[in-house]
Amino acid sequence: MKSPYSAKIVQPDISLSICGYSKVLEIVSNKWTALVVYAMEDGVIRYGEIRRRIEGISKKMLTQTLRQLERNGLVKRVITPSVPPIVEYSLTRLGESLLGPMRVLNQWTKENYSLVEQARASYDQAYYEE
Amino acid sequence: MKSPYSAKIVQPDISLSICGYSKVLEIVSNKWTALVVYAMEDGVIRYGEIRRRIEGISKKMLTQTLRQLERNGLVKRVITPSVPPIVEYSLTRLGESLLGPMRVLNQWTKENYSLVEQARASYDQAYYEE
DNA sequence: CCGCATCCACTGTGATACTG
DNA sequence: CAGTATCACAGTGGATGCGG
Repeated sequence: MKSPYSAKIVQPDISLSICGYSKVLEIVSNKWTALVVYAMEDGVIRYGEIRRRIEGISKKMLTQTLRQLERNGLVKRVITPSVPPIVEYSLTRLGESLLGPMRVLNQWTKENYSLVEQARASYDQAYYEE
Repeated sequence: MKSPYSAKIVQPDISLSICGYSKVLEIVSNKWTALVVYAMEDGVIRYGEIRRRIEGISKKMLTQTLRQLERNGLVKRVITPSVPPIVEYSLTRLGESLLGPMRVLNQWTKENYSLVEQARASYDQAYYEE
């Protein structure tokens, strides 16, 4: 016989590998990924230019981030083997399709982030001062 | 005199602390956060029940995740000091306001994740086999 | 110009055991 | 029931220097 609590459980489980929330986040939630996507919103852009536009990103992390995005099919890389070489990046169609959802998140931030900061301040005050 | 490239730069820089994309992700991009929010979508829920619903989460991580959400003002915690104690969690209004954007992401996943998986497969094949 | 390799510090995560 | 404490470990991020 089951306990009264188990009867309340509608869905038996939520799994990391199944939840859609988690799957997108797995793709865009690295430290620099969102910024790199943001830098490519306007169209084709060169490696060095991305680097200049994003404050504080190292070559290593930029390369790593771009490779991941490329692997996930969100970014296209075109190499012109001149000397010195030219490497241009742009969003694929799939990458562009992510811009809509990203902008929705961005909008949420604009409207609500100050509330988050307030909440943090009052939480911290309650626990570390008083 | 400026180089021809620098003239292309519309926005001088993109910063982690300013970009809205990054700020939301900072809030929801931990491993379990999205799943916990998802578990609370239906309303008030007890600690133990969340734990039963999410596959593989440890007590430590659940507590840590809930505390962060609470600190950010997305989750409310109500303790009934009986023996044994009852602790109920629910989304705040602010937390609920995040559900819309999250569902948009979820929808994107449903429609596009298979493309991501395809891209990964062909990328990996190109680099590790051939 | 673009990127890789190496080394190191740090943090997020997990396993386990204990408590009011 | 709902946590806290401790330890161990893997992955991520950063600094630097080399290479095509």
